[in-house]
Amino acid sequence: MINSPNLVAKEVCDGQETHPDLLAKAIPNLPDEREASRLADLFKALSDPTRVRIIAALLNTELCVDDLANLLDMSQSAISHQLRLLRNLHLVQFRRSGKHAFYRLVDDHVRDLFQRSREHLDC
Amino acid sequence: MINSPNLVAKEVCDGQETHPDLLAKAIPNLPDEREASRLADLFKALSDPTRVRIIAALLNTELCVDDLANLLDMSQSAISHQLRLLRNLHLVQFRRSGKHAFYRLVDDHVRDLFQRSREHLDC
DNA sequence: TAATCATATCAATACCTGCTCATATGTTCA
DNA sequence: TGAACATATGAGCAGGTATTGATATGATTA
Repeated sequence: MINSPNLVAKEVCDGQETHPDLLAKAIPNLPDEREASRLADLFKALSDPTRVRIIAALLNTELCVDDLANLLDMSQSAISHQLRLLRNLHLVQFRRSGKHAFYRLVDDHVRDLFQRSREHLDC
Repeated sequence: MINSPNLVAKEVCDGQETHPDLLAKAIPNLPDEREASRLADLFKALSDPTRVRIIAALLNTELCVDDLANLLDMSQSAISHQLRLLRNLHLVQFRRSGKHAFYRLVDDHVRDLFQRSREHLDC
């Protein structure tokens, strides 16, 4: 509605728009649709306790699917599904070694974001 | 399963447990159930494009519900529902002033986390 | 090659989420 | 007080998500 005829009319005709000074401060920070979705997707990756635990487990080491399933006391299927999701969002990657698939975090950004958020919880 | 009889038996009897060395690195980082949930909830708050845009809009200013609804081109009801959610998760708070309710971020942690994540997107 | 192990995927289900519409609450002002 | 405005809330629906159980794929080893 920011560019709707209705709002423009208000601005031009009678100054009734609620708080133009505040809106002016807000507008420069607004992400476009694409950025908002990408940010939401990033956070969505970490918005489930199981995935949080997976990321935590991978902070300092790689692990195979079965290790994760045992460690987190979840079914192999459940872990595999969540790993695929994390893979699709480019938070984890894996290497094959014989029968095993060893998963690890893709880079330090994920680690940073996760650790920092963890610290914020204490406040 | 980490403490299940089955796993203990493996450790004691035949060393078949998949990767004890890797698991040893993972275990110290594991959050308990409560921390995992709290972290997931924090990320869940930011896991929706509408809420991302709300947080972005509030980075440098407070805004009332109607400002937000106009700015983001969403219904008053939709914004109000999302604000309640963000309120419940303690990411935003508000002050009443006459008929208006001015919402703002609760503290700099939210701002920090958001901005930092935004930067990470570029990589 | 056959049996086995590790992982991935499919289908089904139960639960959760985000929005709308209608309505309620609460504030201001005539 | 009553009308108008700003916000909050509840019910309901459509779409999304997390898990399970069964099965498929793919690598290893006997």
